[in-house]
Amino acid sequence: MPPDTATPHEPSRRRLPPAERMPQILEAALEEFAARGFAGARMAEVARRAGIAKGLIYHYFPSKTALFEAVVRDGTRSDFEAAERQLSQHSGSYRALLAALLDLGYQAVCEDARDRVLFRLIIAEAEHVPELAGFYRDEMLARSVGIAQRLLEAGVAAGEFRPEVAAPGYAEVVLAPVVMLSVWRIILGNADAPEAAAMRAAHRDLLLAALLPPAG
Amino acid sequence: MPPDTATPHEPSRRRLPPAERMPQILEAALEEFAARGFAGARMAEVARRAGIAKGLIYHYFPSKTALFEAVVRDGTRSDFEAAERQLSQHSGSYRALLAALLDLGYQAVCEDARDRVLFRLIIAEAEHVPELAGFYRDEMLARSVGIAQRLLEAGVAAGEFRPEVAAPGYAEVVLAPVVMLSVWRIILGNADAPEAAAMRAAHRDLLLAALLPPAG
Amino acid sequence: MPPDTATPHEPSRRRLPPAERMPQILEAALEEFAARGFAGARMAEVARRAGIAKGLIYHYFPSKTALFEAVVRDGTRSDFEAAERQLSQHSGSYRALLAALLDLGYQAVCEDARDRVLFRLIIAEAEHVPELAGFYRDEMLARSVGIAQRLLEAGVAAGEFRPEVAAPGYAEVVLAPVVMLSVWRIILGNADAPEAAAMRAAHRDLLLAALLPPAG
Amino acid sequence: MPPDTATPHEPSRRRLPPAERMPQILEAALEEFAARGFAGARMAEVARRAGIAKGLIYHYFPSKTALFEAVVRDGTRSDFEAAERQLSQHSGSYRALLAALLDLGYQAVCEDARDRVLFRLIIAEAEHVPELAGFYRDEMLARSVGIAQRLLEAGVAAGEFRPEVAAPGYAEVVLAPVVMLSVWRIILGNADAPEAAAMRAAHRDLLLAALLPPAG
DNA sequence: AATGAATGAGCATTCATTCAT
DNA sequence: AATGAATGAATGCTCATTCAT
Repeated sequence: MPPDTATPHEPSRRRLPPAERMPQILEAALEEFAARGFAGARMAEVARRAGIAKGLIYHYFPSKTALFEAVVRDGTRSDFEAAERQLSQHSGSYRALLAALLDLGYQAVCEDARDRVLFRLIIAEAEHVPELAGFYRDEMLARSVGIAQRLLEAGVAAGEFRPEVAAPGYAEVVLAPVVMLSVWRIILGNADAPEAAAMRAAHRDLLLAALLPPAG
Repeated sequence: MPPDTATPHEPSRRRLPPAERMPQILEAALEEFAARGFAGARMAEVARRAGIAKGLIYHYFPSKTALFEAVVRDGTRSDFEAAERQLSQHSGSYRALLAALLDLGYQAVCEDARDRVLFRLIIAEAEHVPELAGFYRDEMLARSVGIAQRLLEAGVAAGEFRPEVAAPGYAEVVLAPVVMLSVWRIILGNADAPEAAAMRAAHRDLLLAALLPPAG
Repeated sequence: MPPDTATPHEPSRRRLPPAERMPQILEAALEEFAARGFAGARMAEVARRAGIAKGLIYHYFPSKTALFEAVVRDGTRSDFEAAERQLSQHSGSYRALLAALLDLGYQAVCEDARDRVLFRLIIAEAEHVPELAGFYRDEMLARSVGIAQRLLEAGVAAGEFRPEVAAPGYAEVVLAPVVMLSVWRIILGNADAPEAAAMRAAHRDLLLAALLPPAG
Repeated sequence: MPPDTATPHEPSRRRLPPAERMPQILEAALEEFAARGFAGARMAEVARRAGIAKGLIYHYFPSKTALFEAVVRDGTRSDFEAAERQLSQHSGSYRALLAALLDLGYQAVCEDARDRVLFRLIIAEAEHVPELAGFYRDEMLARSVGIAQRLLEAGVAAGEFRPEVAAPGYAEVVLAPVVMLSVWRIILGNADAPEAAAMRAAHRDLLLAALLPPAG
C-alpha cells in the first residue's frame, strides 16, 4: 500500500469545542476505514488525516471499535431523501416516474459518493460488526426497496403496470441492477466496471417492457 | 473477536507430500481470510486450523500476501461450467433455457458455497490486492456476462426475443439481480436477505415479459 | 553467547525530550552492535541497555538498519581534529612534527577508545552496509592519509625530507603501522597484540631514517 | 542483500564418502560465513552452495558453531610457506631478499585470495570465538612477524642493515603496511582501497632507505 | 548416506492504548 | 483540550535443528 497521500486537515493546533472536533475525526476515520478496512486502519493515520495528535482521538472515542461504530452511525445521512421526495410529490405517469427514479439512481452511483465508501465497509465488515448489517438492512435496503415497492404499487393502482408486479420479490429485482452497478464499481473501479449509460438505457427499456400490461 | 474455535485438522505430525499439504493450508487459509479479512487474518491461526506449525506455511508460501493470492487463484474452480454446458448443449426454446439458467443461478447462490466467501474477500480486498479485481473481472464477471449475452443473442437470432435486447448493457441488467442477491446474503446473512424464491419468480416473470416481442 | 549483563540504564520511565533520549539509544545501540555485530544484535537488548521499551526505539529510528547507520554517523566525532590542528599550527622542524603526530596516533590507539569499537563494526559490516565503506573512506582513511600527505609535502618543501617521499603511496605506508596496531588490538585484545611502545619507537626510528636526505 | 548468485556445486545426489563431502561443505561454509558473518550465515545457504540438502550438514557437524570452528581450523593452509622457503633458501644480498619478499606479500594481497575472506571473519568474530584470535596470533601474525624478524636479523648479521633494526617492534612496523593494505581492501574493496603498486614502491623505497647503514 | 518436510524458539516490527507534560 | 513520548502485546517471518522417509 502506497504511503497514502490523502490531504490532512490544516494543522489546527487550536483548542476546538467537541462539536467541531468530532466531525473532523469522524470524517478522517471514515476515509481511513474505507481505505484499509477495520483491521487495517491505523489510529495514527486517522489522527494524521484529521490533523491532530493520536492521543486526542481518545478524548472523544474510548477505542478503535467505538470510533468505528460512531463512523457507521454518522453515515446515516441519506441520499434516499431525494427519491422519497420525488415519489411523494409526483404527478404524471408512473412510467415517467420510473424513468426519473432510475436516472436518479444511476446518477447517485456515478457520483464519487461517500456512500460507496460506506457501502464497501459494510460489505467487508458486516460479519464482524452486527450493527453494520442492521444499519444496511434498515437504512439502505429497506428504504430503497420501499421506494421501489411503492412505485410499483402506485403504478398498478393507476392501471399503468401489470397487477402481478406488486407481489413480493419484484421490487428487489427492479432495483438490483442499480445497486449491483455500485458493487461492480467498488470492485473494479469506475473505469473497468460495466458502462453506466448502457446499463441505464437497457434497464429502462427492460422495465418498461416488463411492467406494462400486454395490451400496452 | 473471540479466539475462533473452528475445528483444527487432526494433529497430523506426519510428513506429507506437498500435493497433500498445500490443499490443507489453502483450505485453512480460505477459512481464516474469510473470517477475518486479509489484514485481520493471522498466520498462526491459519497454521492452527491446518494442524501444522506456523513455520511450515512459509515452506510453501513466501508471505501472507502470496498465500492470499494462492487462495484466490485456487478458488477458480468454476460454477460457471454447468451454465456454459447447458448453453452450448441446448435444444429447445430460449425462453425455457432462460428459465433454466436462472434456476441454476439462484440455486448456486443458495447453496452454502465457498464461492460467496471468496466473493466477499474480493469485494473487501480488491482495492488493496489489484490481482483480485482482475481475477473477478476476467473469471467471474466476464464469464457470467458472456453467458447472458450469448443467450440473448441466440434468442434474438431465433426470433424469440426482441432484437434490441442484444445491445450492450442488457446482459448486465439481466443477470444483476442474481448477483445482487448473493451480495445481500453476504451482508445480511441468508435469513435477513431478500427471499430467494420470491426474487427468482419475479425475476423470471419480468424477464420473460421484457424480452418477448410485443406480439407475444 | 550469554545473555549479556551489561549495565542497563536506570529504569527511567519518565518522558524525556528527544534530544536526551536519542543519545541514550545511540549509546546503547553502539554497545550492542559492538558486542554482537549487526546481524547478531537484538533490538530488545538495545532497549534493555537503554532502559526503555522495545517499541520506543521505533519512535526514533524506523528500522534496525537505520539505527545502525545513525550509530555510525554519530561516531564521527573525530580524533583527527587534534592532529589537523597540530599540523596547521606547527612551527619548528618537520622531524619534530612527525614524531609528535606519531605519538598522538599511538596514544589514540592505546586509549580505550570507542573508536575502535566503531572500527571493528566498519570492518565487519562494510560489505553489507555500503554506507559504512564510504564513511570509512571519506571520514577516516582520507583524513588520515591527508594529514600524512601534507606533513610529507611540507617536509619536502622545507628541505627536511627527500623529495621522492611526497609521491603517491608514501603517505599510506607511513601511517599504516599505527592503523594496523589498532586492528591487531581489535583482533587480539590489548594484551596479546604487539607492544605499542616498541612499535612506536621502531616506527619513529625507521621513518626518520627513511625520510631524511642521505646527506643527513 | 542480493539473492546471492554464488555458484552452487553440481547437484551431486550421489552418496559420497565423508572424505569427499566434508571439503565441499567446508568450502561452502567458508564462503557463506565470509559473506554474512557468523550470525548472518544461514545453514540452508551453506547447503545450497555445497549442492546438498540442509539435513546432510548435520551428519558431519553437530551445530552451526561446530561448523564454524571446523571452517576456521581448516583454513590453516598457509601462504607463508613460499615466504619461509625463500627465506631459508636464500643466497644473495638481503636487500634483494627484502624486495622479493615484499613483492611476494603484495602479490598475495592482490590475488583474490581466500585468505582475505578468512581474515575478515577473524576480525569480525574474534571477540566471540576466542579460538579465532588464537589462530590468528599463532598461524598468521607470529609467522609473518617471524619471517620479517629473521630477515632483519640476518641482514644485520650480514652487515647490510643497521644493528638497531633487529630490536623488538621493527618487524611489526616493517610488515604492517602490507597487512594494512589487505584490511583496506577488505573494507573498501579492491577498487577503492589505496593503490597496491604505489604502496609497494613506496614501501620498498622507504625500507631500503631506513634499514641501510648511513654510510650506505 | 541423503532428503526436505516439519518444528518451535526467537527476532524485527507494528500499533492500539496510556499518560506525563 | 492537546500533544506525542512511552508501553507492551501481538504478529509476520526466519532459521537452526530434528526426523520420517
